[in-house]
Amino acid sequence: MKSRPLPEQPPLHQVISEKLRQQIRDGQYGPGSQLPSESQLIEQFRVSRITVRQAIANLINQGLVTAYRGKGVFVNQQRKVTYSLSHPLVFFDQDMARQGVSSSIQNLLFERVSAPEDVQQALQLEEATEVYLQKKFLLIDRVPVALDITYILTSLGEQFASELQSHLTFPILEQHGISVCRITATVEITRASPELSELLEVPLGDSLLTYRYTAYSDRDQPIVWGETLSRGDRLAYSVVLSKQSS
Amino acid sequence: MKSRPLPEQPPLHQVISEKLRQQIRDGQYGPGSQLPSESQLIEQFRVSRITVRQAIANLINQGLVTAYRGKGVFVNQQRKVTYSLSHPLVFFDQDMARQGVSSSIQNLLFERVSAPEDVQQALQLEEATEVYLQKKFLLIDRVPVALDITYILTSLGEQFASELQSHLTFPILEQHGISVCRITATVEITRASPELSELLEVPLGDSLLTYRYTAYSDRDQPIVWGETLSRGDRLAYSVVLSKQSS
DNA sequence: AAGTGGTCTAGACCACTGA
DNA sequence: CAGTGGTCTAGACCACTTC
Repeated sequence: MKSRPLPEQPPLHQVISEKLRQQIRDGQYGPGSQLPSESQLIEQFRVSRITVRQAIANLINQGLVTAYRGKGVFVNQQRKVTYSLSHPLVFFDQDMARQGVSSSIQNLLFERVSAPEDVQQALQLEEATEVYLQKKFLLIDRVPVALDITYILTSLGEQFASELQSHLTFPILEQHGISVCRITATVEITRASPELSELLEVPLGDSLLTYRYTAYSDRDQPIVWGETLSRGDRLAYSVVLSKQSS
Repeated sequence: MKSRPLPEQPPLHQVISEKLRQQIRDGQYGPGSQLPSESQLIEQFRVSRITVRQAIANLINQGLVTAYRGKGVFVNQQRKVTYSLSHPLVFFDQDMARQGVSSSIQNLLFERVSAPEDVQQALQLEEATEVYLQKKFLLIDRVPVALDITYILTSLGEQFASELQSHLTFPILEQHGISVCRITATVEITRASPELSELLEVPLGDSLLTYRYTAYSDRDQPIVWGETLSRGDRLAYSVVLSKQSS
């Protein structure tokens, strides 16, 4: 057992995880299907359990599979939904329906709070002004996809309180004649906090696709600041950029 | 040693990695500084080496630290650079200089190839048309940040071959009067292939911020298809969306 | 040579799932 | 109940960095 006369370069666990990765890519293990159990892999590759576990850990970190205690290791679905930033005014549901998936929005929180510092700045508010804070939870095909956090001016929040709790923000404003004429936004990768990790059912510290924006009214006043944290394996953003003036 | 009368809920390795994470966040271990070695952590927490290693693995997967064999474990820099999608026509260097960092572009590849199928579709080409394929490598502060892959129509590629190899694509076209009037793009998270993993110096399968676009000329002809794969810990995109017509 | 992280082994107990 | 993955131990050898 000790004899290892050929010092191959790639470590064992990587050889194993690469082999499995290939088999997954080639469809030998399709989405949703179960990988061989640890004990089977130990026999198959003649290695210790720790080595097998590290191989599987590689695949988990690469987002390819998920392990469930007592059940097994399963290949993840890869299907992604695209959300258009350029036409945020279509109903979310319509957008999703067009892509052939069912979606739902779940209200987690809707309350009046004093604005945190960064929101204060973004919305150009006085010290300690109150705003409405809303947290919404987006599900697609019953799988959690994103958490949306919105801070909205109190006047608007009061006015549309009930609607805000079951729909996306922009369509509501639009329907009531409050037009958003400009949005400044950033897109980046952030890491899942413990709270988000639980909500979105991803490992702690997993990469999230994060969209942050400030929306301005037609009088160029900022009225909404928001942040959408999405599972990177489930959501993509699309955008159309048109040249207006150099 | 065996006595563990209090069955605390979170596993040991998580307790340790969370403790270290807090200390990093609180500045006890600043960016670039070295964490205690494995043997020190073994003593400090009175656990086995495997447990310490798993704790550190957690931090590595969360993108907080990087381990170097023979040297130690070091806290990552967090500094991010923002690239504006709405004004892609400013020189990359200018954009970066404004943010107080030095940047450079390195040409990896520039050659004539027959267009892959997806590029063929995006550029509305006939079967087996040839295009120029360019791969560029972006460094900021001497750290690798992104790989840019561009497919450009042969006529344009020939014309500007020399310039394309040392500059970003859009400014060159713009300077020569070829105006890009519209770009359709998507932003999503993809995973590092072995090639990208080596180039960008990230673990295999690490999350990358991926920007994919098709650029159209003023006659609405697609002229360039491209893809930028960036390190999520180093780059963010910004965009301004203006309402034009509902 | 000493110290670091990387790989690997054999073996143990636990928590959860499903029949 | 058997089978699964999750946690943990003690100990070994290797590759790399630094002195």
